[in-house]
Amino acid sequence: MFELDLRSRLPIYEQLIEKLKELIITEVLKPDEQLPSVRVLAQQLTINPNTIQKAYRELERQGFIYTVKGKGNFVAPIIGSIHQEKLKKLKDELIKILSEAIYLGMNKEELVELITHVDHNIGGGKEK
Amino acid sequence: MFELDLRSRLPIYEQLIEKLKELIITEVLKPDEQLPSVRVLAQQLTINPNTIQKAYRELERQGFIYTVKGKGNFVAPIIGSIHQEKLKKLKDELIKILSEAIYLGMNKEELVELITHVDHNIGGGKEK
Amino acid sequence: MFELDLRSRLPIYEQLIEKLKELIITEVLKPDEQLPSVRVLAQQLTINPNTIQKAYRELERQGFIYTVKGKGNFVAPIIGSIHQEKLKKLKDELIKILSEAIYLGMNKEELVELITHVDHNIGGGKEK
Amino acid sequence: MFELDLRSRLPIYEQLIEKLKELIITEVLKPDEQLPSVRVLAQQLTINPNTIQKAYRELERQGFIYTVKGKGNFVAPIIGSIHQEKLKKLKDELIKILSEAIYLGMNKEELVELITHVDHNIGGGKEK
DNA sequence: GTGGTCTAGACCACC
DNA sequence: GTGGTCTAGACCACG
Repeated sequence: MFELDLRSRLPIYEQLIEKLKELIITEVLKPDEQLPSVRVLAQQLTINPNTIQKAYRELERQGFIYTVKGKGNFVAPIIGSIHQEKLKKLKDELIKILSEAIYLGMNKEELVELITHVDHNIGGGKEK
Repeated sequence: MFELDLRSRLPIYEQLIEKLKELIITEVLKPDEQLPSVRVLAQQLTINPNTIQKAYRELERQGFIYTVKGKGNFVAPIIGSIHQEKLKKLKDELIKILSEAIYLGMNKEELVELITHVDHNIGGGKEK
Repeated sequence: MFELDLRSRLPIYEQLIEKLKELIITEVLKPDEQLPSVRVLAQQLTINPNTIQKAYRELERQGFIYTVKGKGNFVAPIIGSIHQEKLKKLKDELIKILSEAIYLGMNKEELVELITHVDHNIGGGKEK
Repeated sequence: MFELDLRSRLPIYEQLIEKLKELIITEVLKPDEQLPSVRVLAQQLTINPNTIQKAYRELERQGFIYTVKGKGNFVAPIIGSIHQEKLKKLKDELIKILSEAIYLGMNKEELVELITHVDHNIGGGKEK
């Protein structure tokens, strides 16, 4: 389903949250679809079930999923603001890196070209 | 000079790195200008000198400042030849983030506008 | 495990780095093997945990070990693709030292013999 | 005459010692030749005269130069053992780097080829 | 004065 | 248990 980086400085449960958020936002996981059970996912990823739990609880708290006792966890209907929040973060990160690149001598034209290139490649293959 | 958020989950030394990078990139701190000494800055920010040290060392490793023992820390001038390798890494990172941004719905026009904005703030100089 | 010279002008943490590198290179410590924890090693060597930390972080930066938070530090397996850049730097360094050695009178035969010797000690395995 | 790296982690006076040793060993500075005066050299290198003094004293202590009061500092007649000592250090350094290179996958043949290449280039242009 | 290293001891998040 | 961060205070070498 996806990969985790055990060596990363980000805690595993946060990586999980990010990955799941992405799958939900991009609607790979559709609204009201059931998520894999804690145990199953833990086994697949060979990590501790507690870690999955923690991620699921946090996702529930943030409104991305909802839990039905005795049934499992399900994707919550999407809320537009989610996009917004995620995009805001990406923008901030972009600004930082762009600043550094320009400082080191890259010019606007090169950057625009880079964007065009990336845009074209993504447009070609919609499926991630 | 600037403020730190001691409560933040980002370590203090990383906040320092970010802030100082920004001052260097926007050329508020000019090449070869001396940075405040470890002790002085520590006193100003009321944090431990070791924490400043950690930030300064990392900035040196990243090529933003250089250290002269017994003298102090100084803003590194940008030398094209040295930074080509770094630019390559930045480009890779940019591509990754750009891809994600486009995938989540940002369009080329918005990105170009963002670049223009950042470019103006750095190229223009003081405006921040 | 090994000894440190607290009086040496080389900082303790650098001695540590050298020793650990050697153990890794000679494969006394095998890939993915766990290193002693920061605290345990500190106690064994009767030095401060922070000093061990410093050494471990540098070894991680150099790609010799990797860290899993909450788990420990482990010997990094060698992955060709990642290390090509590092090999290039090593080569440059080698050329510099070789030039100096030849300039000061060492001849090609002596150098080849040296290589053979080193190659045998590492390739052969345990012999040190 | 030569350059110093103020940013280096090696103290300036040690860099001076190394450079002068090299000039003496390679007989660019001939036995009994007069060295530049402390003041002149300090001015040329734009560093503190005390630093030059320190280097000259250490070189005298090590037997590389001798001082005649009121006259100046002079190159001491060479002693063979100097070469030996220097070569020993180089060899140690070589062993370390070779070990690392081999660990990262370079094989003996590549290294021998590298030596041949360096050897050939040096042989062609004797003057450094 | 400057940075570099080190200790002792503390608190945190993660697993 | 693990590593990561931080403080307070010390000593050193360097210029």
